[in-house]
Amino acid sequence: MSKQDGRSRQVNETPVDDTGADILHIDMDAFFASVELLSRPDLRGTPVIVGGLGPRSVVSAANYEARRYGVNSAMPMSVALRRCPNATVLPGSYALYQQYSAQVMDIFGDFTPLVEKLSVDEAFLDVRGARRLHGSPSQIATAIRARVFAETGLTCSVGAAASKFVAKVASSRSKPDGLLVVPPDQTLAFLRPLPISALWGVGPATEQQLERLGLRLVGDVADTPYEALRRAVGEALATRLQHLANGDDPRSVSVHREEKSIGHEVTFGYDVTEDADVRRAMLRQSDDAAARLRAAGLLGRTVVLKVRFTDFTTMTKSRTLSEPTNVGRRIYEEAVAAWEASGAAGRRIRLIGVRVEQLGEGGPGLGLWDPDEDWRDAEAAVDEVSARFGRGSVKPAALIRPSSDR
DNA sequence: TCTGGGGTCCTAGGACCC
DNA sequence: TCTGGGGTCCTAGGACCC
Repeated sequence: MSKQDGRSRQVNETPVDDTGADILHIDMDAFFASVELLSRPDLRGTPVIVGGLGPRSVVSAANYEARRYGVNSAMPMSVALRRCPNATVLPGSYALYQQYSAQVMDIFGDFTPLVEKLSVDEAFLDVRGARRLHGSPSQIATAIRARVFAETGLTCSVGAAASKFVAKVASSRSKPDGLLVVPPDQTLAFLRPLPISALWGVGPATEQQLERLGLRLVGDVADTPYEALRRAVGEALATRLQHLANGDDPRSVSVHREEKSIGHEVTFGYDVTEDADVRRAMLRQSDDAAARLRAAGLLGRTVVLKVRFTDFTTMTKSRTLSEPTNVGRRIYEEAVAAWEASGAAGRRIRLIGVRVEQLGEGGPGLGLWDPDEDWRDAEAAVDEVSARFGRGSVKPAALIRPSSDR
């Protein structure tokens, strides 16, 4: 593994013709952990895990030293530490990750305006129009990797292919700190021997369904009659998988994506049975969602309450409003109504969440709304909770004064 | 071993309309 | 008297992705 040597590592063993491999997928390597190591060089070469320390925390990110012990993202921290007791656990600095994310996205933007940010640490680039200015896809990928490392000290991996899906698979197979080009005419040869779990949309459940049909490899899915596939996994997924397995992915790189929902959820450190605790969480989540709606100039029409019980079973209750809203108080009212209708009161609650869907343009928009509205929403709701459960049932922690930069 | 938080997309059933 | 089919909206639940 050539890490941090500042040189480009091309995974292809021989030079390849990258003509037509104009879609790049760029993925930062162990992003959160790598950012942490920038300020903790003393930890380089040792296992590092980013994640919470609470009883129900999970791993947000692990560097490659920790992964060697079988530590992976989304794994319960308790399991991770059993596997790798020597790991250093860091709490995570999410604002800092956002800063580095913006910095590398800016670098991508210097090579092409067609950048689709997929998440904080990965993006698709369409470099078809960049050839004259910046060279072939592999030259561009190499230049980007060098610049990202020079300017941030972080490494990334790049896949180059004729489509998004193949580029993404290629980047994952070049990790860490690599570049893999899949020439268009080698797409099928590249895809067919891969396990079905490499297909976008195949997780544990679908993998089982497909294995029941005797399918193990991407090539098997490509060769299976559509009807058999449809019966196993449903119409939409069958169609998508068959196309992907044949290297057929017409989705273009899209710079702008519309938000479809905004929400917040929390898993309590310990199960909660007190109604006031649940309402406090719903209140904060409603206000936070409303503030984000207003900041984005959006209104929402459906409020969804999510409740997870101690046994991990999960319930959702949704209510559609006659008039869309971006007011925390209004969202909270619906969440409470859903809560009261749910019959969940008194049970052991593990998680509570409030989400707003069916978003549309509207509302006062940025700059026109009164930031103190959050505060009034909160006060009114707290009064209501106090009236029902007695003064003092609402702890000051519920009263989060809205900050101007939300 | 015991499961985060941010999301997206799909399915299926029932209501309602034409 | 009994019954079609398509479209849209709403709700609940689940799979999946990072």
